[in-house]
Amino acid sequence: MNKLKVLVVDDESRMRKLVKDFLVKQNYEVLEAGDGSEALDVFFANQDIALIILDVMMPKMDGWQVCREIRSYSKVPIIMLTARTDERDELQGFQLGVDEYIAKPFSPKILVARVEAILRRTAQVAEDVVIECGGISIDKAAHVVTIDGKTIDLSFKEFELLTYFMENKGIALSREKILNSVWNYDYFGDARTIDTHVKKLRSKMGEKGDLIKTVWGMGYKFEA
Amino acid sequence: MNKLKVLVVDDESRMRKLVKDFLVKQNYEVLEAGDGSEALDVFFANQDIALIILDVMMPKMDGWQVCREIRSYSKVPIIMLTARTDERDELQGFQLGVDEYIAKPFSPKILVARVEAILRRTAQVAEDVVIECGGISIDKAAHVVTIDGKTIDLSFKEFELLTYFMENKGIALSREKILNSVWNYDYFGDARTIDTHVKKLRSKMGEKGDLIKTVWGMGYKFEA
DNA sequence: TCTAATTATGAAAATTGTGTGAAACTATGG
DNA sequence: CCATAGTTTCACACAATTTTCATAATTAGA
Repeated sequence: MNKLKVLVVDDESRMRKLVKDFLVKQNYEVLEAGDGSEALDVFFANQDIALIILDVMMPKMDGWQVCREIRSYSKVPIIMLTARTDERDELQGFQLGVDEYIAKPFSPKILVARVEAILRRTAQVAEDVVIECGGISIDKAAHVVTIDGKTIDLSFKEFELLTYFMENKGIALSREKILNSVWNYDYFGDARTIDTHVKKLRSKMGEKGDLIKTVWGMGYKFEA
Repeated sequence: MNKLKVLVVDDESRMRKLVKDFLVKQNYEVLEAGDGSEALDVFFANQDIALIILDVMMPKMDGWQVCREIRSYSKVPIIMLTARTDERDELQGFQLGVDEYIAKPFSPKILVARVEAILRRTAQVAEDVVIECGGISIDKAAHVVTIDGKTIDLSFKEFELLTYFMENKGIALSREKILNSVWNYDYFGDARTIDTHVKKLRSKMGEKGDLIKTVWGMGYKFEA
């Protein structure tokens, strides 16, 4: 199977790398560009880019300009990254044919979800909506968790956390890793916050709570 | 980010330069060797070569020979360059563990594309997640140690220590070396502390504890 | 065999990591 | 603005780990 290509345009290489890492993990091929003109070069050199993620704030040529240029040739889906929610910007974006709009800071999960959503709309992306393991099933689409056929009530973070655990079952996850995946990338809070969520998760999961194991001195692990 | 190192081996400097130019443009660091033995020298002098591009036709030691030599020590990806498509050659190549096979003359685009594809493929499987030796297996991802199929419970340091031993099996390790690798480099504690950990490790490992040998006046060694 | 050096061992002390509950803080919808 | 649910912080108790230390056992070499 051919991977879908995503072009990430941002002047900060750190941000590019961050986005890239998550997309690569989801099995996308990621191309990078550090500024507007480079983005155009890369885009026209590759005929099969499936989606573009574009930062608004860039020196030289800003995101809007790049978007305009590309739109005059192509209908490729474009996601805009902006520093904050600004209605005027958003309006301008949709007029230019921006498909989505993500405000920084965003959680990598959100980003990936949006990318998948758009690509599903335009192209075909296989999606595993349901994760099942050890009597626990997660319906990502419905945002519902079922244990032994019984629905349990989880908060947003609890849901995200359990999903992350189950998507990485059998793998010991450090607190840092968990923070970087389930929380926003710029979250610098207390890692102990994870403990609290794990506690609540375990208690809501009843017996099955034992499936979330503590890896002493390291973090946690889900194991059926 | 560090550039990935690619070693280009060809007796024709013109060809080396050609390949090098394209890879440098793609932000790789390129090392060169003009014949087989030089290639081996360069390879072993650099511990972090990410990929080797190897011409088959070379005087003295040909590409197959070089490939064999390197394969006996390393799984580094190898791309072979041959003068024409020759099925016999291709067969031999894959038996030797060649990752790709490019027929001359090739377009530089093809070359670069193959290089990227391979590095992307291997980068994801980069880390050896499971180490196995003498009935002991370490799953670094899950942070789990199994002896003869049975999981044993190790603390964080014990796990690190055993991993270090097994990654250096057959090598006598001084206490200083162990401290520098398993502990932080700025650890100034008692080197005797290692003894204690070795003791606990040995006892937790049961019979297999004997595999950690004492090297008198020096340190320890793992040997299966 | 004897000695000096080195390593093994067990137990106590020091350190570090985790579970937990409560309180503070945030966001959201009336 | 309040009420509510969700999220984060914090501190304390407790548990597990790591380190230290004194003593016993072993080794190498004279």
